[in-house]
Amino acid sequence: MTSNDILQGLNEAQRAAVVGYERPSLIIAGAGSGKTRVLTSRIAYMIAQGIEPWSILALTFTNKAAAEMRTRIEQMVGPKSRYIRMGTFHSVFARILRENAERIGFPQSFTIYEPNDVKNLLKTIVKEMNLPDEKYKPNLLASRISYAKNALITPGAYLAKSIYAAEDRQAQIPEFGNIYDEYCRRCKRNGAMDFDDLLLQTNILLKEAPEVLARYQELFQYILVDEYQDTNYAQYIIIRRLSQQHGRVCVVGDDAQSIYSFRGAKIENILSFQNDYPTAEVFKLEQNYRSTRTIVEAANSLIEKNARRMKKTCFSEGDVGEKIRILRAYTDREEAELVVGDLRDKVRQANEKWSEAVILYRTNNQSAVLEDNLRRRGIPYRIYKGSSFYDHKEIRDLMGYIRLVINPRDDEAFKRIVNYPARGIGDTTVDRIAQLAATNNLSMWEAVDRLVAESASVTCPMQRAIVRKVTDFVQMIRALSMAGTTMGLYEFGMEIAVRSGILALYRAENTPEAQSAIANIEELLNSMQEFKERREAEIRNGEREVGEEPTIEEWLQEVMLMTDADKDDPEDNNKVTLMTVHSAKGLEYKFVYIVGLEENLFPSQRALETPDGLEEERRLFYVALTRAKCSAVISYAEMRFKWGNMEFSRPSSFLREIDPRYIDSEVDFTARQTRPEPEGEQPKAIDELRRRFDYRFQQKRQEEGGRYGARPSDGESSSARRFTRQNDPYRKPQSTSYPHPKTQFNERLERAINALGQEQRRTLRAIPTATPSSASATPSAGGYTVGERVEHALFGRGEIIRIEYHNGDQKLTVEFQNREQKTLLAKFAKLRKL
DNA sequence: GCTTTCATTCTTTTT
DNA sequence: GAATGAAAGC
Repeated sequence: MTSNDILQGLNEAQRAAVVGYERPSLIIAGAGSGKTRVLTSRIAYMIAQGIEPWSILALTFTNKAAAEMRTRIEQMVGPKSRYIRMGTFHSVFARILRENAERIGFPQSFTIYEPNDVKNLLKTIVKEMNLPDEKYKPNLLASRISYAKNALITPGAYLAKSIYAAEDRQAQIPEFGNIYDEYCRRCKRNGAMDFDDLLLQTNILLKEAPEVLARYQELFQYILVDEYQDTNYAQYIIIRRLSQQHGRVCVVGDDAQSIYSFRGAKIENILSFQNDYPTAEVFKLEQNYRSTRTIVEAANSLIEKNARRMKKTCFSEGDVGEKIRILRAYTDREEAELVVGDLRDKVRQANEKWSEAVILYRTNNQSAVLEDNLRRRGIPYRIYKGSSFYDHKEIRDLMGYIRLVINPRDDEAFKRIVNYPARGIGDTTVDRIAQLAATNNLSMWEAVDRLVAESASVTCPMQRAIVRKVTDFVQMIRALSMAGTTMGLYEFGMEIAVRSGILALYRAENTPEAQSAIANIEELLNSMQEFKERREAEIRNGEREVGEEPTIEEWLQEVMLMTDADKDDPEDNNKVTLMTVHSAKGLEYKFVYIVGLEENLFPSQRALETPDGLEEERRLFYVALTRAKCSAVISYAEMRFKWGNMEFSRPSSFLREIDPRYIDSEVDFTARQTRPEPEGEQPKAIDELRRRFDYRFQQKRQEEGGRYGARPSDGESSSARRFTRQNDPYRKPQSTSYPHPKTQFNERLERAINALGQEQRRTLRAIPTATPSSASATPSAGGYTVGERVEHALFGRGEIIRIEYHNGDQKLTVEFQNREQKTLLAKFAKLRKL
């Protein structure tokens, strides 16, 4: 495309914003105003004008947004676009940090601590400092540390300022400063960075290594930042530093959509951009191309209630469209019923795909009832959740091994896996190792290493047997680390899964959970394969140097910084989307449902405590509304489950803030609902409401022709539900469970097992393969009789003492030689008849 | 040293 | 209601 082609079809304001790339620019982009289009066009235009793609740094809010932008730019200017440095702040600077880690005292192989690691480390520190853990809560400490880091306050600076100490005394955590200090020391000792470090350490690097700063200042001649209203101080300073010389910064954002103050985002950044860059040109994109007039005007009427905003008038020239509807429900369950019912009718009537509909909520836990309802009706859905990757235990365990192999100083990984699968290294031993490490200021790995070396001497503080076990562990990790240098990525992953014993553990267990765990592990390995293939393709296309072969370090980094939203699965389309309002930022749907519009939920209770908080909630609601292209439906419930018991709620004040002109509602949500009676009366009121609700619910179900089945309560389904929910973020329908036949999971697994020592092999081999692709290879499932003698790979010989039938399979109770009784499914047990 | 049972906390929102 | 953590039993 030529420069002119790129400008085609843009409105005047958009065009001006695209062309003015030589000067600092502030693009105020209202919701649906074609912001992404302007950004991509601007970059494409620059390239078309002869600017080198590698001199462009484009920072986005999610990896997905970056990937989409890259695709669109590529469509305009071709493969050159691949050289643009583009991604989230975190992923772009993680790469830069890795290249320069040694300059600031981190190993090049530093690992990234996920929030869980952070909490565990904090717990350890609190314990070691002998502080009361009921005051020093890991979550509180973590968020305070995060806050400090995002404000670029180092432990030294923190301890030096008496205001902070005073604040901490007030909060009854006077030792916080020291905890923060120790936390940072530990991270450094462990060669680990948390998410916030990726920004803080980048700043430290740019400050302490002038030659590095100069290099990137030189390299990144043009800097573009998306969602600028949600950048925090640390990000702001990074941009300032990098652009110091040339000042060619383009920021895009909408102050009305600033919703991340909880993680340090400063709306001031966008409000005062013109002060920071006095020569900046300001572009306002005010025409909304996404939504109906009703939606845009309703959203305007809401956001007007905010005091702090930039002046702009958003308008739509589209259809008037339908009014916003408000649904009232008695309980959260009924809310789900009403919303999903409405959604279904809507989608069917419009003859649209399920993927055109989204259900938005304030908090993640609201998804459960909705899921339940969708599942019962058989409507396909997909849930976006923050960080599904670490949610699975088996993934975290496997990652623990990978992390330790990459960076043996990673104590959090060490602690997680040193005795998993169980190998007789108990808490006492681990504590002792930790102590040894602490007194010598070493990581646990280094401590163990030294211990093993000295184990022959008399001074060794541990028993022989334990030293033996620890030595075995050390050797296993060493062997794995060696394997990493010779094997392909997938084989290496497989090697870890096999050698660690994790795979064997799950294969020995004949439960659906175990099978799903194996499927997840397979999925993880697949992602390695994908990563590798993608990399190799890039090298083939000349986008990367030949030396840049894919490594496990890079894969790990990518995976750690990836969120659920980034995983765009094209085969996973045509599903209703469920997500929080926060994760809906930047997305659009034809039919939007916003649930839980209740006081203390949306706006949230915490937010009501500060005036700024309320304004931010209002912006959040604004974001939710403006996701809608055609229609928006809002709902609330009068009662809701909270902490396991029913609580009353009132309709959100936000409902009253939308100009009633745009609302179509039979219910009167403006009237203040009568508050529940004094304490003692509450149960009665709940009973009454429940009765009404249950009646309505039953009736509905009958109208639908009893399609949900005869079971009225969900008591029985709870176990099933737990299973499904546990696996949901990952699980795919059975048919698409193996999207990568080319990875040949089972064949490669066999190969890995074959390479093992004989002893291990015997155990592993005999354990059934739980994946369907090899199910055919399973010998005689069923056909057992009571009294028959059988042999099991793990439990040895035994006798069948009872047989039950379970979904057509035989469920065998076997008494083994050691008198132990086990219940096994014939299909999976892979017993040998004697 | 490992496994099971009970108590406690938890809810914003995410890179 | 669910997940995590401590205590108690094996």
